[in-house]
Amino acid sequence: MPGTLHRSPRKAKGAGAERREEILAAALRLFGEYGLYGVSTRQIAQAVGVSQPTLYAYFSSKDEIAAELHARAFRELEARLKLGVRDVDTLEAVATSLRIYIDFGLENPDAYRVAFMIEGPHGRVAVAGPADESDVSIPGHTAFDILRRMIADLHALGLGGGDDPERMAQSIWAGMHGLVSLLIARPGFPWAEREALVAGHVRMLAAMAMRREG
Amino acid sequence: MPGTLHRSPRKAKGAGAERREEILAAALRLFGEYGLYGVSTRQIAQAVGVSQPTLYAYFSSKDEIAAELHARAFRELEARLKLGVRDVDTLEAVATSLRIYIDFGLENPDAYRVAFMIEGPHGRVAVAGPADESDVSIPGHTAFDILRRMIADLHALGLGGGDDPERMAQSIWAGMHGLVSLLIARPGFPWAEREALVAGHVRMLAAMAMRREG
DNA sequence: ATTGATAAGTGATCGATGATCGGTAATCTG
DNA sequence: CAGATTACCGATCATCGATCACTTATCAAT
Repeated sequence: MPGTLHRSPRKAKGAGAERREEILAAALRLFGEYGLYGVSTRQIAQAVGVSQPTLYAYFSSKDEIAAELHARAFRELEARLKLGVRDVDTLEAVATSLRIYIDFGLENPDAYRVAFMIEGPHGRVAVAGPADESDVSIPGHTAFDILRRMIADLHALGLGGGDDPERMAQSIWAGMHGLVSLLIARPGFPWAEREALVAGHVRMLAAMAMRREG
Repeated sequence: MPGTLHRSPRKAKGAGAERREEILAAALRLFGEYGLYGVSTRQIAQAVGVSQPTLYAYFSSKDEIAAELHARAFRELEARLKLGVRDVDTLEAVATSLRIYIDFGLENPDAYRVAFMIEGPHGRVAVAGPADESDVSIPGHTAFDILRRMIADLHALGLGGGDDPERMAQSIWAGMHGLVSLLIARPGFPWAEREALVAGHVRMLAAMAMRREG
């Protein structure tokens, strides 16, 4: 019934939001592999199977594609953290919570790279807060806030060596980001065995968060 | 009359290597402010006061300009580390050594960004080793090797909790890079007071490197 | 069925970009 | 003064992100 077109514009299927997803999937894969500036809009279009101007029917710019991937990566990370961060009673429990962040980055290097490591159009990367200013972004639901709250809980238990919890949360975030971003960005470096490296790193960070009196 | 010179091609001065330095200086400033992909070769040329093709008399590509800045940043960092890393007897001494790396990054964000944070032409950043494969790069003279050696010294003194020194050096490098890169990349984030944040972070890393038995 | 509206997509094209080419003025060397 | 070299530029290329006018398919209402 939907006649055979020169090029079928769409299979007369459901909402056109499907193309949007195809574009995002192709862009995520390509950006992760070749970088934001190593991929052209024509390449994305070709991977999807449409012409290049078609992308602009779904996104207003190439940067907007990257921004959407950024926002989704953030939401996915927050969802994982919300589900995974539970007890904070033992060092192993804290370490496990921290590993959720690191494992997310290592298991989704494309998403992590897009979200945290690609320099934006102004040479600056977006703020680590809510994905978009228009986003609901109830304060306290961002990825960093989850970490912040965990540290605050430890602080309330008398742990953390009396350090400012906010400062400690930032320090731990930096520690995690450093390892993830370097492992992703420098695959050619002679890294130590990854599991031991990550485990030791996380244990260091957790130990700082839980140390008794400084 | 095509070919008429409005700008003297050179004041018959010394070696032409001067232009090269002017280009590098302008590129460093612009890359640091607007990012590698936020600056065009025409902008660099205009900042220097020459035409755009002139850049290609001194560099074979835009990436080569960035690569030279990368190499120089590495050499500068290595020089600082070689001069600064001395004693490793007290925790404060180790922390001071680690601060050399962090302070270098924070005091030279343009250079640090170019050297460690800008995604290269292939979406991958260069390896943290010697600047170029053609470079002399006597093994043991890179920035990371200096850190590695310091950790090994501590290990020889029975410190480090029995961890693999190589792994610990990588973990500490990651910890430092994470803080520096986040502070540089996200100036809009509500960071804690910088001095306290850096001092606490460094103390954490130094404490791990010097802990007695784990 | 014909109409009109809308959704979906395309080829042609724009200004800007990184890079190359052939040519020119100035300087140095003999 | 002749030739080679140095330093540089205008013009131009293919490609990039983005915009435009235009076409085709689908569907609701006549």
